[in-house]
Amino acid sequence: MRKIDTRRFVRATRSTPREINRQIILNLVREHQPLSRADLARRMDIGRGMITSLVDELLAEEAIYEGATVDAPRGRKPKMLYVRTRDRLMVGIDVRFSHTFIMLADFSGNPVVLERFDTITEPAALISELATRVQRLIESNKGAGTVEGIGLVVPGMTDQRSGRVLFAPQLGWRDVPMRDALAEATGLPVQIENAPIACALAHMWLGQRGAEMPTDFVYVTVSDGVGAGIVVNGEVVRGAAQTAGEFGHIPLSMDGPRCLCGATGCLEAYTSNLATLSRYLGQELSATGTRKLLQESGLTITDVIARARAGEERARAAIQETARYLGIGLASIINALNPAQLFLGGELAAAWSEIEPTIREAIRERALTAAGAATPIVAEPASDHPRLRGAAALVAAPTFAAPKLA
Amino acid sequence: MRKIDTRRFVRATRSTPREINRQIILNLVREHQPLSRADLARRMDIGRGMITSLVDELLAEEAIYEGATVDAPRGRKPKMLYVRTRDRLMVGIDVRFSHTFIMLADFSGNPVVLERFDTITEPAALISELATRVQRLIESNKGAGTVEGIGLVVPGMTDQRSGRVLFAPQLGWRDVPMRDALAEATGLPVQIENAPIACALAHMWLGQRGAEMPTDFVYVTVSDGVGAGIVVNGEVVRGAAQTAGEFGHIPLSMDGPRCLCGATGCLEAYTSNLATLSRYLGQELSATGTRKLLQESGLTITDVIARARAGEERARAAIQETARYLGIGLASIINALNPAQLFLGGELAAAWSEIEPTIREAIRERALTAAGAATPIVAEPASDHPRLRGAAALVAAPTFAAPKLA
DNA sequence: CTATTTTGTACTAATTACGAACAAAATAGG
DNA sequence: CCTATTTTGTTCGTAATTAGTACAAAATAG
Repeated sequence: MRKIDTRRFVRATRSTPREINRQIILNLVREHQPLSRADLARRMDIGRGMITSLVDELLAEEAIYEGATVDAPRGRKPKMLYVRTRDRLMVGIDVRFSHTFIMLADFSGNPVVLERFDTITEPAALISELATRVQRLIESNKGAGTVEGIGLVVPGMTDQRSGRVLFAPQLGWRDVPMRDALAEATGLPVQIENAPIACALAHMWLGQRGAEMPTDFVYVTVSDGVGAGIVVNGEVVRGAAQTAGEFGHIPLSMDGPRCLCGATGCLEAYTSNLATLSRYLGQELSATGTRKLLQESGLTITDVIARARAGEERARAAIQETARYLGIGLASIINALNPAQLFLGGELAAAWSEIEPTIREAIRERALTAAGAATPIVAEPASDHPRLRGAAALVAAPTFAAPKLA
Repeated sequence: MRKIDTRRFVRATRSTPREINRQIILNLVREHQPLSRADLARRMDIGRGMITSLVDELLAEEAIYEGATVDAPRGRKPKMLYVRTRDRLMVGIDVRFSHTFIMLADFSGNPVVLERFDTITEPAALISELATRVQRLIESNKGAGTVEGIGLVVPGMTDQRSGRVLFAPQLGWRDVPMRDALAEATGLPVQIENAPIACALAHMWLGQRGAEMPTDFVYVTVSDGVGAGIVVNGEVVRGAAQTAGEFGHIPLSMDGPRCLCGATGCLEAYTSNLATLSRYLGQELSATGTRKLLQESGLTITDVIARARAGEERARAAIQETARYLGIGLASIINALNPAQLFLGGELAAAWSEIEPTIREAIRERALTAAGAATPIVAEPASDHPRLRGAAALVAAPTFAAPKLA
């Protein structure tokens, strides 16, 4: 039961039903392909005549295509329909603290080329480097399809409407108009998004290994920071000032370790990679000190996971402690939002088999209901490049989204 | 950008545009009345002809009515339109631990009659008592209008779809099919909802003293428990198992006081009325002990607020400490969801002028962004009967909600 | 009294969903 | 091999609905 916003509603026109049904067909084909026209008519409880007309429209726009006829037990054999994704391309860009990844991929998120270079923190120089690389990618893959847009994922708060990076502490950016700058430099439409939301969008629109695409879930990323992409009713929660999802700063203890945000006892101060590493090193977490030490020692969370696997007790303990705190944090999300599913991303996800029992136990301790405690959690290793898939989703999603109405 | 759920979508028919536009008109009149047909045409950017046709339909159904013509600077004077709410009635029921309130009100939430009786915790007996009272209310107010439904608010988790109370610790209920039982006993359609969500719905649909009706906010209730009604994109967040909104059980300290839920250090264990009272009494919070002591002493949170106002230092300190913890909890909500607005309900709201500075300071300490720290908070005193207004909203809302689509 | 402005209605045209009929393409059974 | 049956996909007439235009109604200004 949704309320109509009487200030920014969208009224229906003569072509509204057509737009809606067209989009439903497109999504049905996308998620259940291959599908025949008759299948669509049955699923939508509509006449086959209507389907023919709408499918013709989608075929003319080359949003879908007709495959071969297929065997059927009796009667005329159906011609199957598929969405066209193979030769619709996009460029995904994932700017991170040390490296920037740039990927050419199709609309299903299947990578064609994946490159990587050292991040340039000066925005103008980064834009220019990106523009050169985007151009090169397009030139050298002309045969593969048309590039329809760029998805840019940054580690920080972004404003969808203005296309600005509001605040990205790792890069030292504040209020940088990245979207328009990159769009101008490349001549392509650019979508910008922060990392956790991008990861959530990837699952929402591109699915995972043939899994069903969920409409109510939270994607939690544990990396240098701890954040979340929240999806409710098939829609991302961005918040009034575009800063929703900062679950990393709910407190676990009011007088716990000092967090980089200035407060104390934040979930992030217990579970970020930095926190786990300083715990492993027996150091106190601090804004400058820890990072410096880490850069000098060259130690990463991945190393600690490896050492824990190799049987080093100190590493194992550091990670298990992180897991326990993370479980308490996840329980809070479960109690607050009762999502149908949780995703866990970030480097720590690689240690899922080791941390799952601890996380589940912590959740059981604090979850209010048995159903909540049983919330499925899927870990996604960083090697799957969820951010880049999210970038692909950014470009592909508008094609498939429900029309804005009422 | 919403994703279409390919399993339970609603496809558009020939009459879909009409339904949408009809509903937009109804809501425009509701929130901006009085409005003329020409006003509607301008606001909707549509021909006046269309408006005439749709308004005629709404007039025929008696959803709206035509008022007197009104002065205009030039030209023909418009006939103003209003929604019909005065003679559309509903019964709101608020079941609480000690008392149950039952109200006859119109579709704007204006009360006609308000009664109160001692809560009967045995479900069947309560249903029978309620049925008698509902019948009596209807009989003795026949002239005032038609009763179109009942809104039932209970202190606990409810399942919207099955109409069952999943768990109401204060009443000792578990899986009680209240909706259907009350519907059968009264012959009226019944809507059931938990308290915080009902309060949120009240603000969403019935507004507050002429204020704008918000579409993105969180209503936090501090009472025997601490809960929240979350509204995102004009829609209530219920969660996968209907248990979203339990913000009372995010931890403030992992090793804080034991909460009635079994965990330790929950926000609720610091800020519920029970927690404030035990702090005032210098007692430790416990499931049975505290409640017993309170019933013997007869002391309520309202008394403590009064004593604090009268200058009693111990009472003042107890409440300020609650305020501080509550502020930390609210900061978590702000960081996690970035709502456009917060509402604070429950008995504690009566002390708003005293607790606001402390709450705001705690929020400033923990909010990640300046915009978040400045989130407007509106306190709603319990004397406004927000639960009963919410019950009214439960019955009235379906009339005004956006049609389900795509 | 007339021109102008504004509101509300009536009528026609264009678009679109709906439903039924039909053509196409296959299998099953005598 | 022919015919009945089943299933798919298209075509076309009908009904519903928006969109646009003309017009009547009701007021003011000069």
